[in-house]
Amino acid sequence: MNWTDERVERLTKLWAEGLSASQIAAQLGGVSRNAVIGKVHRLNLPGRAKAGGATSATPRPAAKRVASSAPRPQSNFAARPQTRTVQRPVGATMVREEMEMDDAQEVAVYKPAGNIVVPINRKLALTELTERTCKWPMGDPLKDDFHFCGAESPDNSPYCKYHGRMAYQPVNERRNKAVARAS
DNA sequence: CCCTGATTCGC
DNA sequence: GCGAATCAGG
Repeated sequence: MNWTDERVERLTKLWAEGLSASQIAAQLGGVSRNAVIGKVHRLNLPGRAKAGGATSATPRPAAKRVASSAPRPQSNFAARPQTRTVQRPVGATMVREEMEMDDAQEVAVYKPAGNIVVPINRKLALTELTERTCKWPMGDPLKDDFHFCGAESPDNSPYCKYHGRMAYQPVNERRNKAVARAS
């Protein structure tokens, strides 16, 4: 994944908006939060102000280098095999989806959901979303890379790690549970 | 433990 | 230039 002008632009914008490095990494996709932070520094973007106390320049620890036969995994997106796929005509449903997303954003809570572990952005397309997948839109709607977060609640909690109380559509929770019991 | 940003340095 | 590994801190 290379830093195209377009990606750098998005990075700069999101950083300015105050998103954390990991959030930005999730939005951009294909990069780690370390990559984002590294890029931020290389771009000489202003760092995060520290509240109150003069905290300041971390000394310099001198990181150890591991000899490295470098088993470095990457590919942060779990494979996209979507099990449940909801049948929704894309065209007409678009309006509905957007309304739901707006609703979700109104009550969005920008904080991690306690102990709840939610899989990271799976880059789902609209037709791959289910009642319990995060419908937070990502990317440029006019471009091919547009997708949705797609994080799925593993335990019926209505939170996405990065997008707060998202469009899990609690209305359908009962039905989902019923389906789960039946299978 | 979770997370955050900062830094170093092999690649 | 890139970013994993690491550190320091909340």
